[in-house]
Amino acid sequence: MAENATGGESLLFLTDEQLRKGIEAMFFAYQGFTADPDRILDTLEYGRAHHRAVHFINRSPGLTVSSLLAILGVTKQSLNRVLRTLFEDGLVEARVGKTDKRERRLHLTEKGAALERSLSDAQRARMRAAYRAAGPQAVQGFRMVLEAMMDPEMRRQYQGLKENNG
Amino acid sequence: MAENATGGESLLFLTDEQLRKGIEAMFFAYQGFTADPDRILDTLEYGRAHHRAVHFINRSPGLTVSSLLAILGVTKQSLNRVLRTLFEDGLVEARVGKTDKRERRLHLTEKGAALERSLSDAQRARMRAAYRAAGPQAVQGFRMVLEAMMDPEMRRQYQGLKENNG
DNA sequence: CTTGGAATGTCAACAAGGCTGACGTAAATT
DNA sequence: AATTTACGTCAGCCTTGTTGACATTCCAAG
Repeated sequence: MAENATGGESLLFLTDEQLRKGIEAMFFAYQGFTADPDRILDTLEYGRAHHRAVHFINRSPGLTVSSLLAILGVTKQSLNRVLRTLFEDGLVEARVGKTDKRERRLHLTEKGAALERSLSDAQRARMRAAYRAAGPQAVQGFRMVLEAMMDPEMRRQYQGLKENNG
Repeated sequence: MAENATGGESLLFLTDEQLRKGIEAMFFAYQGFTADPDRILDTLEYGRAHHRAVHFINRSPGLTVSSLLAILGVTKQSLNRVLRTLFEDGLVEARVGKTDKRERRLHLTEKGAALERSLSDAQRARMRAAYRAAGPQAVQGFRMVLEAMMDPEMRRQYQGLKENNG
């Protein structure tokens, strides 16, 4: 820690080797990040795409299809395939927009909320363990680097979700 | 680190909301992380799977197929499809193992190395920008959290790559 | 020296989840 | 009245993952 603050060392973190390790860390960590939910989803005949939809609908109840599209960054055809099964299975329901009747505002049913909790419990447990292992200082750095890595459009989406405190 | 020892603050950063923001940060950042290489790959009729193979072959020249399999965490059939096109296109070559002739040790050709550089330049540029924006302190935290998030098996793979200094 | 297992490749079939393109409908906007 | 927006849908394609079965070559151990 101390060496980092001193001028000479401060560029060391931008060496090719450091950058490559960062790239690899992202790769391996993302595997871990998705591993637990994936296992649950497998047993239920769902996939990662369902998880994402359910996550963001839970996060912003009543959001429209086009908002969700913007968040996920996929085509409407792709999203629709997923949403259709979620409707059919009674995990998500769509309510016609009040002011604009073309909109379909998405909500989780109780069943959908239960799945969301199950997935999110697993994922948060891992995140909590990682945070705990690394400490609060590290968590802040983690968030800063990730945020800086996002495309500007996606950063806006990210910051628009609930409190962006922290 | 010091605050971590003190009781009061140490629970604050582990609220559900903090954990959810961390999860979302991973999601959005990973999109950015892959965006630049993906654009290059698209124009060349390759995909993310090719990128990964090329990356790790460059990283550990002469590694065997089974090692690569372990690193990537996919099936041999899946990897083989990718390796075959890389052989055919003259990006990767396999040399029979010296001591164990069953092994095929993988190496990039000059052409393969050129592709690797092109992909890795793009990806490192983004990583560098993010590191620079966040600062050395943050980078260290970033790496610590990611490492703690990995599955143990994958953490071993990660740490086995070149220097694990940092 | 034979035999079992390891390292690798290959064929076939399938699924998830991306994509494009084209078309349709209802509601809002101009 | 005409256009645009929000959404859905059909059809087809691609990449990349999966399982299962089978063949080859070679190392290593009995």
